[in-house]
This record gives sequence, C-alpha cells and structure tokens, in this order.
Amino acid sequence: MFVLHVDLDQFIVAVELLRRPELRGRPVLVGGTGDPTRRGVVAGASYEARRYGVHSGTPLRTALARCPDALFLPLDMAEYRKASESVMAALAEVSGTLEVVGWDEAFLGVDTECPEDLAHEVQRLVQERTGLSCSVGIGDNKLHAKVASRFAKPGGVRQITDETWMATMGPRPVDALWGVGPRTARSLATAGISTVEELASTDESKLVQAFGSRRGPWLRDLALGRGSTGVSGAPRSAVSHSVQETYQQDLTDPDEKERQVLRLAERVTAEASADGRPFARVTVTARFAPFDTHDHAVGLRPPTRDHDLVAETALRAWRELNGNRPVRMLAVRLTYSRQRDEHL
DNA sequence: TCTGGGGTCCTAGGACCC
DNA sequence: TCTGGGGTCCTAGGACCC
Repeated sequence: MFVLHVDLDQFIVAVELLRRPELRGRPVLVGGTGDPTRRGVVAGASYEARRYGVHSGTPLRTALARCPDALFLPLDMAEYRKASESVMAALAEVSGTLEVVGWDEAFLGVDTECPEDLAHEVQRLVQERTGLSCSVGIGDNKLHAKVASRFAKPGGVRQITDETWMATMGPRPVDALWGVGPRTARSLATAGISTVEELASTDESKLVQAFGSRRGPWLRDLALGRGSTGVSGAPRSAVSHSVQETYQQDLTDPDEKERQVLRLAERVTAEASADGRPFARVTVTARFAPFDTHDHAVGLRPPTRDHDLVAETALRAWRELNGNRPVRMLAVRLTYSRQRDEHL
C-alpha cells in the first residue's frame, strides 16, 4: 500500500491560462477584482511572477510594486470549481481510494508494486482530461506523500520513505512540516528549536510542557515523519458555509453595518440552501480597523432553513458582538445541522 | 508584506445537571 | 451552608490549510 498526493501546479493560474493561452510564459497574478490598486491579496501566482517575490497571500498593492509588468486577473471561483470537479473525476478513474482534500489536491490510497509508474499514469490522465499539470508525491503515509509532492513541483514525481525522511526534511525549518504554521514555529524558536531534526530529537516531556499533552507528542511525531496512512473514500459533506466581504473603505455608519450584515446573511442563506440540510448556527465575524478580528455565534434551535430567522439571528449575533468601531471586513457563516431535518 | 476568501479542527471555560 | 466529582452542551478563540 502506498499513498499518493496529487497536487495541481499553480492551479488557479493554470485554469486561467487554459482560456488565455497567449499569457503563457508571462507573469500572471490572480486575485480580488483584478484591480491591484484595491484591497485584496494574490490568490494565484504564475511561476514567472513568483520570481519577483510575489506569492499567494501577497497584498495586491505590494504585488503591483514588485511586479509592475504582471497581468492582474479577477478571481473566477465558478470556473475553478468546474476545473476542480473535472480533475477529481479523472482521479476517480484510477483504481484505489480517492480522498479529496481541497480544490486542487487529493490523496490516493493505492495497492501497487510500482507507485512511480502509477504516478506518471495519473499525471497523463489529468493532463489528457483537463489540460492541467500536476505533481505527485509518493509515501508510506499521508505526511510523506504530502511533503513529497512539494518537492516534485512542478510537474514531477517524488517519493519519500522512512529511510529518506530525515535526510530530506531534517535540515529544514520546522514550518516545512504540514501543520506547523508561523505561530507554532515562533513558539518552537523560543524553546531553541528551529529545524525538523532538532524537533525530532527534543525530549517529549519538554514538548508536553510547552504544547500540552496532545499537541506536544503530535509535533514530535510530525518531525519524525509519522503520519496517518488512512485514506478515506467516504464522501465528505461540508460542515459550514460562509461569505465574507472586505470593504474598500472601513464602514463607520451603524445602519450601514447592519445593512451589510443582512446582505451577507441573505447571500449565505441562498448559497447554503442548495445543500438541503438545515442550519444549526449563525456566526458573524467582524474585522475591525486596523486588523483585529472577532466573532460571535448564536445557535438556531431547532435547526432551521428559514431565511428570515437566519437574517434576524445574524443581526442579533452582530449586535452582541458590539461592533462600535470602524469595520474593515464582515462575514456570516452558517453551520449545518448534523441531522437531516425530516420535518421540513 | 498594512494583510482576501473559504474552510477545518482543537481546546478551554462557563452553564447546567445529577 | 464555604461546598465534591463527573458529564454534556455550548461558545470563543487559536491555529492551520489552500
């Protein structure tokens, strides 16, 4: 048994290039409305643009300053969703268990003698069906496969085993591990741990003290390359659905803030209604100027799909949030009820 | 680096019950 | 009266991912 991690190369940009092939080879950046003078960040950067130090997450204005010759395109979520569905449909043809983990990545649990051949076959299949290029990581577990696909980019195949793990990952900074972000990296740095090797050889009790009885040992396992092998083919249903909007100018008028909360509530209810499940909770999130984010949730009991009730509850959640300061971003999230409601 | 949009999971603490 | 121990549900907030 092997785990393959299939990861599309510069997915968002690649989808855009399918319909604008004349842009191939140029620095292309996708994000926001496509206007780099407005608030927004880069969601997808072509490899050419990345050479200028622009990556996903870079503010559009910064991207413009670093790479003034780049082509800026607006986000087109519907198009990426369509492309993602075609990719996953192609992967479903491969014999094995398919676990979709995002728009542009999936695990395949496969039973084969030669995972490399299969990986190349997967690449051919995806290319043929969708015109998109992907990288494939091979491992004995998900962590190995996930990390390997990063080294395989772009368009390659890489395998990581128990034997090669530490040689490959040992010298790298801890945030190269899947699940270690900037916060954890900083906490580890405080404890004098900066590389994967150092983390792997740290006394477990020390990690338990700093990160708790669950997270401590988990971090060490991560550094040792221990990960889950279970690839689940069970269909995943979304836990929640949300919409959010960052305003070009901070909102200061209280009535305007309430109108925006109601607008977002209507939008998210309309979008989430297609699912069929009733909603169990409404969460309103506000990002206040300059940048502190707070949220407040109110349960819907019993779970409901009533639009008016959702709107009212969103407004109540907003009022309980005490949003008296200038607002930069608002979001409304609906969490689905775990049971399908039979009396609707 | 003045910082989007859409998600997931975990933990801790309060309320409430027996 | 100065007060245990456990279970469950709920929410806030932290952290991470693409």
